[in-house]
Amino acid sequence: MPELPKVYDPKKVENKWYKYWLDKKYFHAVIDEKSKPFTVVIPPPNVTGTLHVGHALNNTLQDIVVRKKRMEGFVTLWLPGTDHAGIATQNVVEKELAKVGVSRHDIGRKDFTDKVWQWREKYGNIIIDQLKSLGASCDWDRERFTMDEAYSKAVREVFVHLYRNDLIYRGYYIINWCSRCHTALSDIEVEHLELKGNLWYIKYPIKDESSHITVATTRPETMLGDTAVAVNPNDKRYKKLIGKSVILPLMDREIPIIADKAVDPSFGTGAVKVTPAHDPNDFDIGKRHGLEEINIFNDDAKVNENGGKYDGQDRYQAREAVVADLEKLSLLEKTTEHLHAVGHCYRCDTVIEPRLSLQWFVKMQPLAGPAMVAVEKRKIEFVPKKWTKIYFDWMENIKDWCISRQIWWGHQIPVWYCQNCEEMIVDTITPSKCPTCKSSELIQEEDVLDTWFSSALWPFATLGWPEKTVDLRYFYPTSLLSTSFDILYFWVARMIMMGIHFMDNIPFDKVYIHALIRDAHGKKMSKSRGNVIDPMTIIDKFGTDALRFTLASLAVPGRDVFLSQERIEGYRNFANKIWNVGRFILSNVADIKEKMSYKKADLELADIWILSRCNDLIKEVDKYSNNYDFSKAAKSIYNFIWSELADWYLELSKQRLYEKDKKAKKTVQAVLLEVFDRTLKMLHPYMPFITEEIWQMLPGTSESIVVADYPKCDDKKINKESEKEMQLIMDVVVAVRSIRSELKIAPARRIKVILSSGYSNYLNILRRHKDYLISLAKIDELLIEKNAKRPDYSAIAVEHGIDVFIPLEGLVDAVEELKRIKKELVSVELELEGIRKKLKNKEFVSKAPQHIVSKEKDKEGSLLAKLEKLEEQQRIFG
RNA sequence: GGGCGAUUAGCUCAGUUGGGAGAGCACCUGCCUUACAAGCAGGGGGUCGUAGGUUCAAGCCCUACAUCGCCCA
Repeated sequence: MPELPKVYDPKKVENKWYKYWLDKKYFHAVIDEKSKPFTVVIPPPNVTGTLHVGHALNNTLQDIVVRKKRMEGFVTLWLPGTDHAGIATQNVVEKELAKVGVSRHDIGRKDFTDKVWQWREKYGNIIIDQLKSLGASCDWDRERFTMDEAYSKAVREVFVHLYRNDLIYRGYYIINWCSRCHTALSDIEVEHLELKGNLWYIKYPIKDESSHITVATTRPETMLGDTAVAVNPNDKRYKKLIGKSVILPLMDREIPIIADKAVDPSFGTGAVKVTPAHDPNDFDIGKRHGLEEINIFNDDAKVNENGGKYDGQDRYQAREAVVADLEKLSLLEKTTEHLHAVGHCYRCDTVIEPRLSLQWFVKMQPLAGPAMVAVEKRKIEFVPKKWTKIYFDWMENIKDWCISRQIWWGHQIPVWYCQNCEEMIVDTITPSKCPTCKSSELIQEEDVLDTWFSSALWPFATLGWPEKTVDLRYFYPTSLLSTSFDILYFWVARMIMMGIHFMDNIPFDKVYIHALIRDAHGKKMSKSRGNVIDPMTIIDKFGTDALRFTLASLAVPGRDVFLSQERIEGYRNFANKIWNVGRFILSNVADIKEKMSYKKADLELADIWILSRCNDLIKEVDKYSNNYDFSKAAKSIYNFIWSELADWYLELSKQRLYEKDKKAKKTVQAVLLEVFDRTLKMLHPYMPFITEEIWQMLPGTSESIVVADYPKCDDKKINKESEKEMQLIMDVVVAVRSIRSELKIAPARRIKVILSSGYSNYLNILRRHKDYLISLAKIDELLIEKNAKRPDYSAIAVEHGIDVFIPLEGLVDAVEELKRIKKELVSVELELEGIRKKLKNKEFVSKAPQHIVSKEKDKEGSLLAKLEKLEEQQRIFG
């Protein structure tokens, strides 16, 4: 065997194994009717993008689940793919074009979408390659894209079905308009930010009177479209004015003063201006009172011809101009500072303009009902549970979904308008002529569908729906959806609704909501904020396994986290630790070619202990995995490998490995191999590359750890008694080491140690494993005696009722030992004081459970004994 | 304005029916001990946000407040 380098180099390993796994088709799910499937559909990343830490986290977690299930023998399908991401992708390509001074309108719809397709071909695969670098074990033969031909068919099918069932309609409503993206957005695509603004108090002169009514507004420019002033019907201040009119300043338009319960008398002056075409509340008021709806903005949020002399001004210019003009007319009563939530486009951060326009909507309530029932009846469970409430909150107050977008990149709505007779045709197949007038002059609806409309179909459209495919029958419903909470409404809720509606079955059993990785300031990472950490840089620097393990250990349910360089470095070191455990074991089993076994009778304490701990670990990791507690599972494995296997067992194994006794050597080799094999398998889902690299070198392993059997806990190997014995030995060793270190006894110096106790069972354990103590504590002479006499001039420690004496003659100054003893005394006295206080409390003794009281008494006893010993020591050295 | 979450060591965070305050990193001391200095051994460091309450006993349960963050309007 070639000598392995001291330091693990992920670069030499990762690509090699990923390619091997693909060649062997381990990730390709082959349907087997006799086995149970385990299915996960990937949350499809946008084709615009590159992998960010959020993707890295989510896909690492999915891969951990999927790899474990695969090893456990499920037919495991992790279906990958990408999303066309309408607005986001269109924006990116538009920006590219803008660099050469071209707008999409210059080249037209056809050429533009061709360009986006080209862009997608070129850049769309970056993220796929990055997922591969991350080690994602996706079935790439089943990769899907939300604008694939088959997928588009599914989208049309869904649209037409919903339309024919009166669940899709078209109408004029107030929608959220992004003047930069030039499109309508759904309510949830608007992000509300608290901004400091002003509240302007404007006097509206009352017609034919010398008085006025003052309205307060945060958006004075919209007064150009005002068609009423409204007050609360119960507001005594304004009762007399209801039914009168005001002359709208600047526009000289006569508009009524109306009463509407929606007006909050405590806001501003209690009188508000009503602009039905530019405010959702005003729109409702307008409908109730039959008010005119005057749209004063064009697509760019510039004032249009309805805005009188402000025609052509940008909304903010118009605001300034309007305020200035009002001031000149002495109609501005006052201006106060005002904090209010302003809607921003979630794609480009532009301030949203509420705007009246003709759009397509999905009626949500009928779809939401069954989707809520599915969660109520726990057919679908959220992990962590707290998201259930958030899901219900939204679903209960759900509003209709605006699905039409005035962009070019996406699924064009399957609706055609006859130019001859105004017939509207809604169909899955492109019609050639109008069914009413037979005209062939048909024009397709220009709008495309919201990206999330197609994403909502992902769990079944990717498996072939509406065709009745074998995949769909076998793999649907999927087992787990792992995602971030920020798309709970956008995506998860809608998938549940669509899945139930079209498949008559939930799309997944479990929804795992992972933490959001934020930056140092607690902000979401996003490209527009420029605060993203590039996982590829981290992979390059520390290796994929280190990144994955870091992300897994950060994945505490229900808590947001952020990534730090030190943390990743720590887990890079862990990878190196594993590597060196591997080097140690491999170099000591060089003579072994095949799988080994050991006889139970040949095992000694250390073997029984490590086997027991290993099986404890299997149980623990299983428990945590079932709860999706990746952090605890990862940390358990980490602690086992580092603090038990490496720190203790490897050290103890050396005795027999370097010894001549062949049987003993074979036994310890076999135990090492068994424990390491199982540990590597448990770790494989977390650190796929290094585990494969090492596992392949172990004797007697098969073709790949990817398809090896996942370890099962063997209860017979769990031995709590041996764990306790081993703990005793470790504690005594630490006690000796501690004295050595504090008294500055040179590490290489072998010393004499005397162990004494009244407990013969403890002494017997220590006697049986004298060798362990001698080698681990660097002892050259070890005496173990019942009630041994304290040797003159020696250091003392008390552990589990065992006195540890270290003769110091010729080693240490008495002053050092005295210092140490005093420190120890302080802590023992402190602890004893606390316990005595408790035990003196009659209520504690009478009311606390018996076992607690006796525990405290025991503790008092052993502390007292320890105290006596230490005081004696203090006298001698003092 | 409504809701949710957080507040524990210098930093990042664990702490699962209330009964011994923990880890990693950082820090200090000593070690190149034939797997690993990306390491080994040992060590220091916390009024568990504040104020009350329940209890024999509170980091944990209850109430109020403070600060921070998020979601919704």
